[in-house]
Amino acid sequence: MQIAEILIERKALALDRTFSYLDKDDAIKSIGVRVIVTFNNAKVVGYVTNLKKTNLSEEEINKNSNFIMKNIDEVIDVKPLLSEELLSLAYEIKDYYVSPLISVLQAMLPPSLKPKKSALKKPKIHYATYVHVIDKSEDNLSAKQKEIYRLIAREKEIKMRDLMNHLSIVNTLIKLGKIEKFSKEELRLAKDEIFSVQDKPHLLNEEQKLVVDEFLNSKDMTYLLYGVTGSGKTEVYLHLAKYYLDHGKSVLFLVPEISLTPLMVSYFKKRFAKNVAILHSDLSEAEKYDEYRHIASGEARIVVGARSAIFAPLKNLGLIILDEEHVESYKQDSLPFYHARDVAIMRARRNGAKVLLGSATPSLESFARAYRKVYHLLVLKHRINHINLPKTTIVDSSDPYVYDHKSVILSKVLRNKISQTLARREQVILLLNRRGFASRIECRRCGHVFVCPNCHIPLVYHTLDQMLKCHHCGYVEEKIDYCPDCGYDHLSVLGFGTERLEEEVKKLFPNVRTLRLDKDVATKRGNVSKILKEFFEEKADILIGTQMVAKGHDFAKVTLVGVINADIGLAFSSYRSAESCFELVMQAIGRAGRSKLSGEAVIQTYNPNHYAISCGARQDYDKFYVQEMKVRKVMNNPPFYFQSALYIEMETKDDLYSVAMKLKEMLEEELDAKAIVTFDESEEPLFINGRFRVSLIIKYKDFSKVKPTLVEFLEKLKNRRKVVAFLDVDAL
DNA sequence: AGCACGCCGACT
DNA sequence: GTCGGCGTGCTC
Repeated sequence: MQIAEILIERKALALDRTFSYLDKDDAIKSIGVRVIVTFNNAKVVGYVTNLKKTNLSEEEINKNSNFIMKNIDEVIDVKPLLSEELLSLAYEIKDYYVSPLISVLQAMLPPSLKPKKSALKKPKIHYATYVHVIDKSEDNLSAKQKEIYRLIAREKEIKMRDLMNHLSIVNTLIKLGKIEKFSKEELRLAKDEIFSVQDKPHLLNEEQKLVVDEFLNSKDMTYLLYGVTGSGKTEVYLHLAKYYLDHGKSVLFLVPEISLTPLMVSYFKKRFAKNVAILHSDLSEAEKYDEYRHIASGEARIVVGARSAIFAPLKNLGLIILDEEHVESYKQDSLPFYHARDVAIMRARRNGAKVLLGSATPSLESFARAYRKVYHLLVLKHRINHINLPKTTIVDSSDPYVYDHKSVILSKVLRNKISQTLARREQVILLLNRRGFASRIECRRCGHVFVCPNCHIPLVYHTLDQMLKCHHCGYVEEKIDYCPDCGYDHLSVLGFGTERLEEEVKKLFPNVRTLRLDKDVATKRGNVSKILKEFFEEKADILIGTQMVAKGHDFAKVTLVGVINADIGLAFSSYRSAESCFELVMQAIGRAGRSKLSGEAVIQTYNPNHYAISCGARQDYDKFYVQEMKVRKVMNNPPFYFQSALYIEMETKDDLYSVAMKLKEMLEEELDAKAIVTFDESEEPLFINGRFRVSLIIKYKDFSKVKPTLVEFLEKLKNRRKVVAFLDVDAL
């Protein structure tokens, strides 16, 4: 008999401890496996963290404790789910992010292996039937039979599926006892759209060579590769990956949104073939499961994936690359709120590996760290082959003369340039960072605006399904043609999104072939890479989309990029709004003129003089950095202060503000000037998973000084009803 | 996080 | 006299 310490699947801080269960007949073979247990009258999945053998009887055990220990119901796994390295990493993450351990374990594992009830309908291991030789003698075989027999002998084993043309001969050979069938596990590995990319390594130019050498010859752990758009960061990554693989190490390569970079995947697949495993959200659960086993088995030694791939079970990790290091999606926006960059550094430290962060627009936090030599800075200043950066025109949208009666969306300048580009048979990307058709619908008589009942922000009209949608919480309602307040049947359709832009482009350029790429068309699996591939193969002239079109693509024929509303991000109240706006403009412009053809960009904006726009248009990161750092300094924002958020959630918003206010005061008192706590009462609460959320922002210089107070504070709140509080360490 | 129990108001 | 709302205790 043994006693198992078990973590319960519920991710609440109140349950962030183990519960003891009996394993009467020693069914659990090892820690790190999942079990089903009865917990407070419910069947739940648990994760075994500890096992101890005992000679005591059940009665004796129960006599010695103040509760009746239950027996486990079922054991799910045979082998532990996590390696020792990943398990100890889980404890480090739990500790740093003040999160329930079970939430970390759930974040680390692919859907079908997660320790939670909903994961149990896991995909089965897939078996294929093979044949192999069992009788070494070829006696009594006809020539035809010998031919097949020798083929099988030569190949050692062949899939039955591949022998279908010779089925009767194979069956005869089986009957004769020469060969036999057997089953073998088969991986359903993802088949991506493979782009026709060159598979031979390019020669590195001088600058790239220097960067590679400096990386390999330095002793530092974390590096920031700051390379302008089109400077050939990818080739540097590929060279370094090869170097590490050749030296017996494995490589982890993270990209923000892998479905947006099928081209990158193609490069890696072509160059490293079966050594590559791909992990991302667009895979089916069966595919994820198989890719995961492919990595765990040690066959795949290089993993390309999005945020959660940072937990890929690679052994002998030598190099972790984070491409587009600045992108916010590296931060998980739910428990345990980890940032892949920081987890990468934790993992590298455990493995003696190196981390390479790459970006054309590094986050200010990372650049500041590089500046202070916390990260080792590497620079690529020039575009490959010294192609010029695109010539950029800023259009002031507040000037009525830039538009005419033909369009209120596309300025005259942009329209002319589109015509010229199309005439040269080159391609155009248009970026409009808002989905849907119209951004609000308003009654012409009483001014009623259709808003989300939860979030109180205007609902966006989508023509595709004739629905009004909240882009915040996902609420939808059917579009009606009259005002629900006054009954008037003339409604104004105001503002515009990508759907409307596409319609307008088709109207203005009747024969043009357009493609649209935004979250709405990306819902179908595989759609994104299909659209990108079509555009890559020049089956369309204009690609219209949200920020998705600005992310690291490399289309040789694109020579014009238009940003329709560059300032949309500036309105957000995040401390990163200027930075996001700058990044968007920089990255968008960087899509133009990446080959021999020179590029151009048009930026339409209501804030032509804002430094985020003007620096972005001039591709001047350094100037932006200096300006923005001044703002961050006076606002006490990162990187001058660290900040975390304490989220406070309630089911109704009635006394949410007063509760938040009270908690703010309590927290302030307990922190005793070790941190600044702010609460923005003008902010509308967010509606997330059926609860309303506000956040207290906590700014501090030294996390280790404030963390004990925060942990204690959460401890006090964890058994409160009605109010749910949790911490987002290093909140963005 | 979520089950069960217990207390109160509203109904047949 | 009973159904069912939600506040509270507690989970091996």
